[in-house]
Amino acid sequence: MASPRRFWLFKSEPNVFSFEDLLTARGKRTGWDGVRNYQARNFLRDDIAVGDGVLYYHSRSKAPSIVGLAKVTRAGHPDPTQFEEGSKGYDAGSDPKDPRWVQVTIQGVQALPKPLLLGDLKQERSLAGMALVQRGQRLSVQPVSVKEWRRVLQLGGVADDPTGL
DNA sequence: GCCAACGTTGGC
DNA sequence: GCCAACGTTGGC
Repeated sequence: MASPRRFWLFKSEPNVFSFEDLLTARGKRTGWDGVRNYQARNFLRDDIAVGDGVLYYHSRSKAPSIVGLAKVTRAGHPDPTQFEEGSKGYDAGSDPKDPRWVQVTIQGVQALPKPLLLGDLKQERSLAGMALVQRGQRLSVQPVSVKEWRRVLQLGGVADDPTGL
């Protein structure tokens, strides 16, 4: 029996890689590279599985918001940018035989009919426990509970979970 | 652009 | 192992 699906929130700066960029990428897929935080790395390496659902969040924008849905199509594997000298993600201390940084592959599914602004999410009593709305949190890969996932889809105008199979 | 919050680094 | 200094995140 397969393990139950899990749910996540991934942050991206839209001027770097937006949800629109994901939907127009080849196969609507991308390697989620560049994560250089150990806690986030551990989620990518140990917990995120094929089929998991992803809330796509735009950070550092004029309108910080959850804008779309994606799903995981490949589990954790080495982030190639850690070995690319001159790239922003280059890490001279990472051993190719035992890579320090991990990425997953995600595929865009659909934009939210009603994007959810951070400010509005903070007003939602039902989402008060969500990591995203906690003060001072800055983790770029966050776990999302099934209740939070369902509520976000409901608020975002998504009738049926299109990432489910 | 400011700055609070947080993670990492490195001297001791 | 402590903790000050520094770098980064990300809302505002």
